[in-house]
Amino acid sequence: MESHPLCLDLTIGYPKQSILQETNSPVCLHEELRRVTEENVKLTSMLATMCESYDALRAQLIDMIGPTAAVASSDEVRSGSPAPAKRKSSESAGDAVNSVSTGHSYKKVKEEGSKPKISKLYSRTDPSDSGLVVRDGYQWRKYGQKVTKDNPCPRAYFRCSFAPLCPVKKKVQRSADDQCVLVATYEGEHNHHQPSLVEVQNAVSRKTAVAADGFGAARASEKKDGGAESKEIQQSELRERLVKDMASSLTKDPSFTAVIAAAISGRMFVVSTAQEN
DNA sequence: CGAGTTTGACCAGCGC
DNA sequence: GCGCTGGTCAAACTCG
Repeated sequence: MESHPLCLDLTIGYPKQSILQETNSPVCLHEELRRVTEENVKLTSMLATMCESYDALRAQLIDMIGPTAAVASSDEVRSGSPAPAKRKSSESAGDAVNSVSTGHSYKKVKEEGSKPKISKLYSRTDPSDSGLVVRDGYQWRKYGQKVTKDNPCPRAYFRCSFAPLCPVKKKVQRSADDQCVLVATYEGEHNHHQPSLVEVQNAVSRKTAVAADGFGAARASEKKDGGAESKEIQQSELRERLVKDMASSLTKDPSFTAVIAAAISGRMFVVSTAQEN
């Protein structure tokens, strides 16, 4: 498949001398503010373009896979089977709206009254790659695998293992139509922020965590030095906090994080992200 | 040795 | 009630 319009060009980013540049005088600050405003306008324009691309792609997808699946790919629904022709005949279009790929498994959740947020992520893989791994920035623990009726490829079940009480589950299965495509179905919402690469590595390896602690301790000792460097340190901390706040506000949006994950991998694309109240 | 994966068994919901 | 199916559990196993 060709590169997807949703895949952001992450090399665009900020100019090297932008927000992180040293600013000592009010004139410099004013200049900095002007530059950041300009960047903001540019980014807004890029976002608009990206949204247009998304709409165009979604329209194409709807054309390709027909009206039933088109419902499944809209933003208002939770999910649907990627192969609607294989759905049980007893399922109406309305049922499809409330079902995960095979329908009745969703009923228990419906009865409980709280509908978890469900989204799907389609990821293209190497034909030679037989694994069921979708890299999306979170850390998952596999707890089961099953061969389902409508697809000869096994379905793998994952739980989010980054936070102990995170309720999010993920099902990964190769598409019955195109076995190069992995379909990841996410159920629920993470009760924690999206882990950074470092955090994932820390969770995977205790050694990495120890190294990170050592780095933190080194920085703490640096703070104690004080003197002429204190102002620089304060500015550095201010910048750090600003970046963290920006990152935090962006990563709170699951759609955004999914798109970023797709962009990073360069091979994924979100087909539907369903938001339910 | 601890964490993650595999895989057969078990359970619950659904249709007949 | 029975069989089918998807989802989950848990013991055994693997790996670093």
